[in-house]
Amino acid sequence: MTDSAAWREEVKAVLRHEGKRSGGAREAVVDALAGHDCCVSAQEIADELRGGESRVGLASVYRALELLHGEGLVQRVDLGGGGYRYEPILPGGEHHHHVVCDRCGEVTAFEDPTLERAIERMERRLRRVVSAHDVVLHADCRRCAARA
Amino acid sequence: MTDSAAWREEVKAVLRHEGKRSGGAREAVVDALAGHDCCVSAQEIADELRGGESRVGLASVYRALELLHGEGLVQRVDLGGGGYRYEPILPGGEHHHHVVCDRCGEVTAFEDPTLERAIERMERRLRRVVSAHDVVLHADCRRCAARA
DNA sequence: GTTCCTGCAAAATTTTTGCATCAGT
DNA sequence: ACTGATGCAAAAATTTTGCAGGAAC
Repeated sequence: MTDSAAWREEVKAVLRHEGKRSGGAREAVVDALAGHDCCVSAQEIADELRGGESRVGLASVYRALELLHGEGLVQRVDLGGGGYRYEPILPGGEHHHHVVCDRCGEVTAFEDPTLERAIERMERRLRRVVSAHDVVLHADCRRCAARA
Repeated sequence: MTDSAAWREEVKAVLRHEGKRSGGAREAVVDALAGHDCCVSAQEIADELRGGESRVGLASVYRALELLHGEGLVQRVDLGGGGYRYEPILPGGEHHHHVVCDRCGEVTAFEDPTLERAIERMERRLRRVVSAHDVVLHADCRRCAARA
């Protein structure tokens, strides 16, 4: 089973355990999230769902994302640009960070175990329960760098 | 001379070099930024300035911040909550990162040279020019953790 | 049948832009 | 005087909330 399929199962299990009903919009949002490698915005999810046959309201997308975030199932990522992006917190525990191009908004992901360890050490030193962390690098993407 | 005083001087020099005029609002914003240890929001700056005798418009605060950010003199920080915060990029080069309480929005700062080195190593590995980086930890502050 | 979910529309929040006026050079 | 800077107000963009109708259990 792929990580995203496992994640989808976990989401369903958690929501059922919480007594949440499984309406169409919420499942559609979960499926859309599971189908992406990296973070997506609420608007992108809504557009994707509206592209299909469903009639999902933007508000329902936000409500689903907020619920999933509250349950610790999705991470809300701030990349600048005045909006949020969301991505699944996969059960394997691996996660990545982001490089954003400030010119065109392109987002790419990277992983770095050394950086991860440094952050974990820092979190222990804080003596506070850290629920999540973000690292965002700002750099021109290759296309914008070439054009400049 | 303190770091923030040096920063204020650098800002004035850069703006003069760019042929920017020195109007009241811009200087007021620079002074307000220099008077803070950590990041502040545009609204906070405007409130602070309006508390005094001046009549500074919120739009002017945003325009000043945008200009300073474009010149690489202030860092725009995303801490979630649907807004930006801004802080001076001090000439000493030292900078800190942030811990945000997702319940009450409290922001505290921390420094970690080890983490800094890990990020620099990562940036070199990317082979792209990284103009800035942010690390944001999400953790309940002590008050909210005690209340929960 | 009851309760939660959903979609639409309106509101709230944050940031940007237009424009007439004022100030710095 | 000329040009850029400023304040106010309106607009734009994003997220949240209210509410009536519908679906899940």
